[in-house]
Amino acid sequence: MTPRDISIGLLASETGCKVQTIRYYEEIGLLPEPPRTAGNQRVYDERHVKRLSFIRHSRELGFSLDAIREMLALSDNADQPCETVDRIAKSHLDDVVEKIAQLTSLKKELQRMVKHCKGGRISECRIIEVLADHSHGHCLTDHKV
Amino acid sequence: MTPRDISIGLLASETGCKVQTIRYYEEIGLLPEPPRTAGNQRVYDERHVKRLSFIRHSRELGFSLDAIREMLALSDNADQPCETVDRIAKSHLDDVVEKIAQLTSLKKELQRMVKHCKGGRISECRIIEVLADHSHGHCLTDHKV
DNA sequence: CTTGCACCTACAGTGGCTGTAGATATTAGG
DNA sequence: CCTAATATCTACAGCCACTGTAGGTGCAAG
Repeated sequence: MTPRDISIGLLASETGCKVQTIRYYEEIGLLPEPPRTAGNQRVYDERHVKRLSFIRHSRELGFSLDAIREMLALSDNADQPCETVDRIAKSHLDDVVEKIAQLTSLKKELQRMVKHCKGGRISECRIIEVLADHSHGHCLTDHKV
Repeated sequence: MTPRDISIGLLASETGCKVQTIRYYEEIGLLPEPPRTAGNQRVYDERHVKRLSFIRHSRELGFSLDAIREMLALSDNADQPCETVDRIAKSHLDDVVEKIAQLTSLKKELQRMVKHCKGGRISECRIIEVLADHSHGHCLTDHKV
């Protein structure tokens, strides 16, 4: 029939995706339900490999499943303008940039904390102190969560 | 009795923590069960405010509830050396640093993607292309997830 | 005394999987 | 052809750190 029929395990190892995750993607409608063998086992083909690779790579780049769902829908309409895809990617990029800023300010605060710890007793530990009493001064970085 | 008895709502507004979250922390044993009024409502005092502030600030710094649980246990033993606290904080700092590195490499890849999108049709969209076909070349950044 | 808000318990849902149990299918070796 | 090992099947529970909901009770002000 199709040039190459593969089992779910093979699809998993080709895409670096766990078998359960593939079934999960099918359940939430990200992957189409594949045909089955007489014994009820899923049979995939090249198109599934492509679609799942798209999903996996998008996930590695941190896109949400909802964003991926939207991009997949768009990628099926080759004639449509790619504004929406561009918007999704840019918005995600903004999120990433903001997250980096947050983490960087976090890093500074943690570094200050750790630096001040002289390795003595809990009672004189700067880390505990800072955690217990954020309100008192030395708050350089106002990071929002 | 105690200098200042406060309700759960007041504790919430003083610490910037939602009421449900306070009850959740109690449920998982992070906050001690407070005494109740005759009508079964929780009554807190200054010690609860302090403990919850410690938790909230630690959470803002991204510590896990397990790490916080451990640090709280340690902070009750003023005589113990603060090695463990130091280790937890340093390990968390390491995580944050690694996360920043990951996100930075992600940012670069997203920026490259977005830059190449000329705003045409889906069929010629670089973003879709890159997502669909990660394997082909131009992979500067090998970020591990 | 009533109105309205704060509080109570118990439980379901979020995202994105991951792991488990117990049953069936397939495949490789003898 | 038979068996044993592996792969797959379904259905469901669990992870983290909450958040939200439904349906009921407590309490203070007017």
